[in-house]
Amino acid sequence: MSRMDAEASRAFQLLVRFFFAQREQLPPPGDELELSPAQCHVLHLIDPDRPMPMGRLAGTLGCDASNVTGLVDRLEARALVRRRPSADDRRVKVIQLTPAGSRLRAQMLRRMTSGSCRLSRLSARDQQALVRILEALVGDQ
Amino acid sequence: MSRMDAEASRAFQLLVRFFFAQREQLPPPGDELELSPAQCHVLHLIDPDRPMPMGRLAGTLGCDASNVTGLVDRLEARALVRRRPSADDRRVKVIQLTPAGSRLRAQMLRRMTSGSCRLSRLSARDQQALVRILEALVGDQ
DNA sequence: TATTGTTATACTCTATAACTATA
DNA sequence: TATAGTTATAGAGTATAACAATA
Repeated sequence: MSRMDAEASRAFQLLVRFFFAQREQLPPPGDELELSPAQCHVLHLIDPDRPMPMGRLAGTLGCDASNVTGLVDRLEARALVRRRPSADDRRVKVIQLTPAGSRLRAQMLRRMTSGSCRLSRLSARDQQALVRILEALVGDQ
Repeated sequence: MSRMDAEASRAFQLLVRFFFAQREQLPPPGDELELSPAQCHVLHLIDPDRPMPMGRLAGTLGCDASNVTGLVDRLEARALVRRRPSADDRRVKVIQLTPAGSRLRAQMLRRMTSGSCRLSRLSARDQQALVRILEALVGDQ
């Protein structure tokens, strides 16, 4: 393995480990928030001011469209999101946060980035470097 | 939201997005590798030279012990790992990669860090910075 | 008594294939 | 014909609770 591949491999391993480790900060079952990791991520990805078509949600999550149907079903059953018909294309359904969903999203973000969380313990400098590198990595959109 | 919280929040969002995006590089269903994401991560976490007790695996994955039983069952059914009794404590079972598991792990790592992958497109400098920051984040073990 | 791992159970996540409605 | 989303189905991931073996 070349020098660079070794770094990439190490970085990848750390990213995976971080992802699993941070799940401990998700609302635990029984909590008033009570969201599965996937549901958290959906809520996380939908900007309150920018409703998202289901297809794009599937693309961003990297999963099949049929999967999004179920995810949105469960969120809609809890009145956290709404399906709205698109004005342009009547096949498309746009997912929009409800006020309750918007509040829950804000609450979740606060918890995940509160002072006690791992990310907040990084120096401001490192946080900025991390954001810059990750933006290059995912192709900021 | 304070300045620092905003960075942390952005970093978190990017980490989640990266994690989902990189799943595209996992072996797709039907591939000769044919591993689920969770199975990939287990294989990834077990160093061929350092067998791991099931309990520690559960801790590292951040999931319940009962879940690890099923994961290891499926990997063992494919002869990728072996359960071995611990010498010290007869309650403990230690998970060890088989030669086939070890080969598959190496193949998977090669693929995930091959020249075409996102991580390898970062500059060497950024890769090193990323590793350093992530190590601080997860508490290098 | 406490701990490690398993089993039983229930729910969520996920993909594939077939379908409907729209383009 | 092609595309967006749904449904049916099957398998994998996940947690809880109860359990067996061991400490």
